Amino acid sequence: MSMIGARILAWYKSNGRLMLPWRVVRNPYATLVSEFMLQQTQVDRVTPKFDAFMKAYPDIFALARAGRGDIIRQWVGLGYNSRAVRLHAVAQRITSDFAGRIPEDEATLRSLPGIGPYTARAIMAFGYNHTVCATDTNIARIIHRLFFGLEIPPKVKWATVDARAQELVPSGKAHDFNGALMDFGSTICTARKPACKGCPLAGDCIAAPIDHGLLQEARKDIAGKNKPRIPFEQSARFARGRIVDRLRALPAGSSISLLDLQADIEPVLHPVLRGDILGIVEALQDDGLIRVDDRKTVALV
DNA sequence: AAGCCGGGGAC
DNA sequence: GTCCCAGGCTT
Repeated sequence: MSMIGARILAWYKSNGRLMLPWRVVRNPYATLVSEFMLQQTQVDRVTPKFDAFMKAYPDIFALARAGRGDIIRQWVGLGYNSRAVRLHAVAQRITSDFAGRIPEDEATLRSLPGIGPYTARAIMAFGYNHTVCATDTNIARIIHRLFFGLEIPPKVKWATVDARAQELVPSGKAHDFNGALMDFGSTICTARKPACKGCPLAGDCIAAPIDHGLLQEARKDIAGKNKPRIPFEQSARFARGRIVDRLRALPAGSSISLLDLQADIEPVLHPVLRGDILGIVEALQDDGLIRVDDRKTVALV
C-alpha cells in the first residue's frame, strides 16, 4: 500500500464519519439508495432522510413494487426529484432483469438510468468493496492538490486525475479508502478553506500550504467568467419545486384540477413565472414526475 | 461544451 | 450575493 493510502486510512480510523447510516448498514441496496440521494446533495441533508426511506422500502423488491408517487413523497427535501424517478426505475430493472441482485460491474451499472461514472464506481466500492475509486469533485480536488498542485485553474484533465486516483486505492480496502477521501475532502481539504495546517498529508502535497487569499483570488477569476444567473425564485426550477410540493400535499391517490393547481401556485410565484405554469407542468410530465389525465387533473405519477 | 435539474448552507 | 455540494441527462 502507498504511504498516502496508509496515512489516509489511519486518519479515517479516528476522524472519519464512521456512523453515517449507510455506512452502518453497509450493503449494496443501502449504497444504491444513499448514492442516489447524495448526488449533488450534502451529507447533512441526506442523513435525516435516509433512515425513513429505508424503513419505507427495506429492500430492492419493496422499492420496485412501490408507487412512484409515494417514492417522490419520500424524496421531499432532497431536491432533484428526477433522481427518485430514476431510482425507482433502477429498482424495477434490477428485480426484473437481475433477480434483485444489484450489479457489481461498471458496464452493467452504467446501463441503468441515473447511474453515471461516479455512481457506478461508488456502488462497486461502497457496496462491494471492489478496488476502484469513485472519483467525485471532492476526491478529484484532493488528488489534484496532492499530485498536480492547486486545482484552480486545473493543471491536468479530469481523466488524468481519475487515473491517479485509481492507482491509489489500497487493494481490498476500497470502502474505507473512498469514505476516507470523502470525509477528508469535506473537513480538511475543503474547496473554500483547506486546513493545510495540521493536515496529515501536507508533507506529501504539491499544493500545500495553500494560501487562503491566493485561493480566493484564483476562484474569483473563474467566477468572473461565469454567466450571470437569474435569481432562484425566478427560475423554472423554483416553480417546479412549488408544483411538486403542492402535489405532495395531496392525499395519496388523489388529484387536483389543473385550474386549481394554477390558482394555488400563482400567488407564491414571481410574476415572470406566472405565464409559464402550463409549460412547466408539461415538462414535469415529460420527466415522469407528474401525470395530467384527459380530464385535466394533476397528480404525482 | 453548455444548460438543465432543487434547495439549503457556508462564507 | 456567490459558491458549493458523494452527478447525470439532454441538446
